[in-house]
Amino acid sequence: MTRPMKETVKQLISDALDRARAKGDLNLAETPDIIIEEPKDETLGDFATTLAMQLARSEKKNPKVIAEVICGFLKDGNDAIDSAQVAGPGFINIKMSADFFRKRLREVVEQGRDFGRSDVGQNKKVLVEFVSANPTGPLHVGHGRGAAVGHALSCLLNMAGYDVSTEYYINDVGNQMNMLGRSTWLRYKELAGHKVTFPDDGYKGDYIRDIAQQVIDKDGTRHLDKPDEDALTFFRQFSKDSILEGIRNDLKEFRVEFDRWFSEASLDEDDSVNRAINWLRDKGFVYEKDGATWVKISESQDAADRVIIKQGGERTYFCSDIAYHKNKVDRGYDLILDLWGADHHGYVPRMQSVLKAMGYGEEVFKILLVQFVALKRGGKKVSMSTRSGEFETLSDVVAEVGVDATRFFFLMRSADSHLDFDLDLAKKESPENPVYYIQYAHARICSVFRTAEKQKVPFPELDTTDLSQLKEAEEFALIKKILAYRECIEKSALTLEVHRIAFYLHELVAIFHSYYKQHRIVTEDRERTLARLLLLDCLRNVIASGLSILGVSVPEKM
RNA sequence: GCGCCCAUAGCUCAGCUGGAUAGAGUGGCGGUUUGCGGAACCGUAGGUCGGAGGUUCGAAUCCUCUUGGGCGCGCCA
Repeated sequence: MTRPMKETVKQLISDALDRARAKGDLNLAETPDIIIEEPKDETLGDFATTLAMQLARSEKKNPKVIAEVICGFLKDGNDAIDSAQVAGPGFINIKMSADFFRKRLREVVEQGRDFGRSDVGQNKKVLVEFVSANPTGPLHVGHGRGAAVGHALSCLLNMAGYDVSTEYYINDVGNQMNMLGRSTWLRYKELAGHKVTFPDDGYKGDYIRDIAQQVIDKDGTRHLDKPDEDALTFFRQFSKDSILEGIRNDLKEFRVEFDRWFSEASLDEDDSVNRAINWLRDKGFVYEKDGATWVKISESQDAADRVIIKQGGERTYFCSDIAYHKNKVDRGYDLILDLWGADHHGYVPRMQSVLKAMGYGEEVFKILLVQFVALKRGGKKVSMSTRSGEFETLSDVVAEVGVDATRFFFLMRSADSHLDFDLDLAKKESPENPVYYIQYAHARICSVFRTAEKQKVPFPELDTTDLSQLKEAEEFALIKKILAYRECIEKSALTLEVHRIAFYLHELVAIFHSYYKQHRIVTEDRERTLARLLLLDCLRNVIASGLSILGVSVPEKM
């Protein structure tokens, strides 16, 4: 695994600073943090640093003067750097040599499909919990966004050198399960010809009737003869299993799988809940008041203490959640990530407070909020209420738009910003659709290779390919962008922002399309053809790698 | 009432955690093909970064205030 490109540049500058200090041209009481960025205008150079401006105060010199000094030492006996120039108020623009890029490309070829893989994760154990929708109904598009983001994030972290596990937490305990069972039981009676009064807070969706029908198809009406208690137990279990099955299928269809499905009920079975409460009690976080049991967190981030055991002895949802997270902590993760729907943001401080008590501060326990999705059709927003709108479920949207487009649309925006999902646009198999733009590039490259094969051009091998055949400005632009992939992975992983990958791919592919239009790959010039093919093979690997992280398919033909 | 998120081109959004003349896509307008995939490429128009102060060499980015929108504040889950 090689170092990211900017690290190399940083080292070159650092060396230059050392030489400047040794010669007494700069004081440098402290070694500054060197930040490498890209110049606004590409023609200015490949990299830039504002170092001189940052040093101006401590050196008590004009930034321009400092920049000149650094430039002098930078160019000193160095074949990686072509030029280093001062611009504006004290920017240092650095142009790397053609050989520098060719050497780097060579390394990319050697790494093959592993290029981009990083070790910033230091093999840390990380748990990503996402979706975790209650098993009381089918997944809607909001869950779909969470699924896409969570899954892509785990792939990304894996790529960045983390040891990743994924988990879906099933809230299969409590009132909502009772209500679910009751709702199905009532629909069942209804289907059997009985008159029932359906409660206002029951689950009214059509899927409940479907489940009831399943029971009739399977067992007929024999459950009518059971005592209510027994019937409810049956319907509760059956409904939950049926809905969970549906959720699993929807997710599988959406190419999202989990390492573990964690049942809330299991926390009871192994006494985790009591142990978690006792643990908190030992730490002095628990007290009794008004016949209920409270957890004391008002002094940390949350505004008020919260009830964990109600007057009636029943536990709150929060209580189970504490136990669940205690369980996560006990499993020894270095990093715990929760992806929640944005509507739960009010719940964030109390969970953070508890985790903090368990020794997991904000650096190791992170809650990522995934904002809502607004579906649009014909320029108008589709209502997302449970009763209206045919396209509110994930599976309906996937059926209409396709997995690739759906996933890409969920991932092309930062997760914490509201998303307008334009169904008409996502459905188009045409230029306006950004998914195809990237996939098309991959298919196009594959097509070029097919052409090369037809013309008996051998697959380019590193030993037999002369990379100095790559001379065009567009080729260097492409190489530069390919080389930036590794940094993109690291940056995205560290900031937990998957949408950067989508943007990167779009930019990468744009350079390719432009290059392709201007320069022919397969020509009579065999040497040059091989060099260009090798470049395209690297590009193809990066596109495939990036799309795989996003969970978007990588077509060889379209 | 208190708290969180958002506001950038007609529309949808980026903006690398304070840097150079604020960028893409889409839509508008005008172009590009006897050659590897035109699902592509090139050009052009489009902006008081919601508003007002402040911090400094420098602010879309940080602080305060303000306006408009989304959401949350249960012994619900």
